[in-house]
Amino acid sequence: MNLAEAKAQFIQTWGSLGAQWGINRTMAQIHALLLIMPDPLSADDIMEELNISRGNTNMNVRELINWGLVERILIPGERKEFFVAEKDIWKVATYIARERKKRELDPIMKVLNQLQQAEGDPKDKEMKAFKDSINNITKFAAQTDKTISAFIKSEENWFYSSLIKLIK
Amino acid sequence: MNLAEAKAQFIQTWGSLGAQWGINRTMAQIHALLLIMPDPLSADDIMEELNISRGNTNMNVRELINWGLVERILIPGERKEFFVAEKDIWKVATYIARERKKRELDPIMKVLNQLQQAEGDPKDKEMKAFKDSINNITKFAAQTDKTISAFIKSEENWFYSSLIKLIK
DNA sequence: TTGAACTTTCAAAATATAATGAAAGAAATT
DNA sequence: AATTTCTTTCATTATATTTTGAAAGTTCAA
Repeated sequence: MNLAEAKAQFIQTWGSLGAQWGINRTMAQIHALLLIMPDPLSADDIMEELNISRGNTNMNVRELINWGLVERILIPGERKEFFVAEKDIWKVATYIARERKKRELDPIMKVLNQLQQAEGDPKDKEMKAFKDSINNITKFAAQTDKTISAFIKSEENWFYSSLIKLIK
Repeated sequence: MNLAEAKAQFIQTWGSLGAQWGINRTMAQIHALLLIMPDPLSADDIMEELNISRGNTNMNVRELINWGLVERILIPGERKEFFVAEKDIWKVATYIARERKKRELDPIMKVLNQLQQAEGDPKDKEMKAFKDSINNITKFAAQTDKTISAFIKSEENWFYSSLIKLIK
């Protein structure tokens, strides 16, 4: 396998992976491409490499920037904008975790809290089962929330602890 | 909020959550419904509660069974089949983790291993960057794999460690 | 202020995914 | 073995998502 083949393979695999993750295929492919390229790419570079339209490129690059996975770069003397991806895969993971927590876990926790207040006959079998389920899920969600938050913060904690070690 | 409203709210929230998770909306809704119902439901019950077709019901219940989240129950004297969901939310989480690891992490690890073998001029900048990325991602994936495997096994470990405590 | 170079938007088209329901298939009952 | 009850399949239809590309918008240099 040569470099071009390997690149294509990586981009396509990362793309279908992303699709399963609620991130759309093109967004994941652009991300994959930027991940493996040492230098910044322009919108035209991305369009050409992935054979996608300008609009599609623009939309998905913007979304990657929203997620914090990609940065807009201005190269002195160039009119065009260029883009680079965060290369530290650990950071990448924490950014994705942050975004997904916000979109997925936070909303369901909000609903679960409301559902705790559901009113009804406490002797009713269905009511009891419902309250039980909601309580268990709420506890589990709270636990998950803690774990993910710790992970998200691990990056900055790592930074601070390194700093502290240096000072000591 | 009364029970019926709370139920509907829970089912719809769990459903849109599932959609973001690569699990389809109906599958997640059926799961939600079975999670909060104390007794087994038949296909007809599910169809009526969620207003979906027989075919759709059949397909998604089967998929839930594949994931290990739902069990087919035979009630003596009844011709129909009934379904119940695993209620222990911790178990539910490990089953989902197991299935998603199989579908998502395992395939990308396989590809990453192949990509390690990509051939090319080791002095080439792009080649170096590519190998670097792939190596880092591979390491991260291996770490993630370990963590998830530990989580998946935690359920049985919990069982064994309880057992051992009893014997001691 | 004009126009060239580039970016962004968005309605329409293309594609992908999910749902329906009638028909075929099984299994139990008479 | 014929009938009834229930389950499964799958071609068709419906829905949702993604992509395109032309037009509008922006920025900058002359």
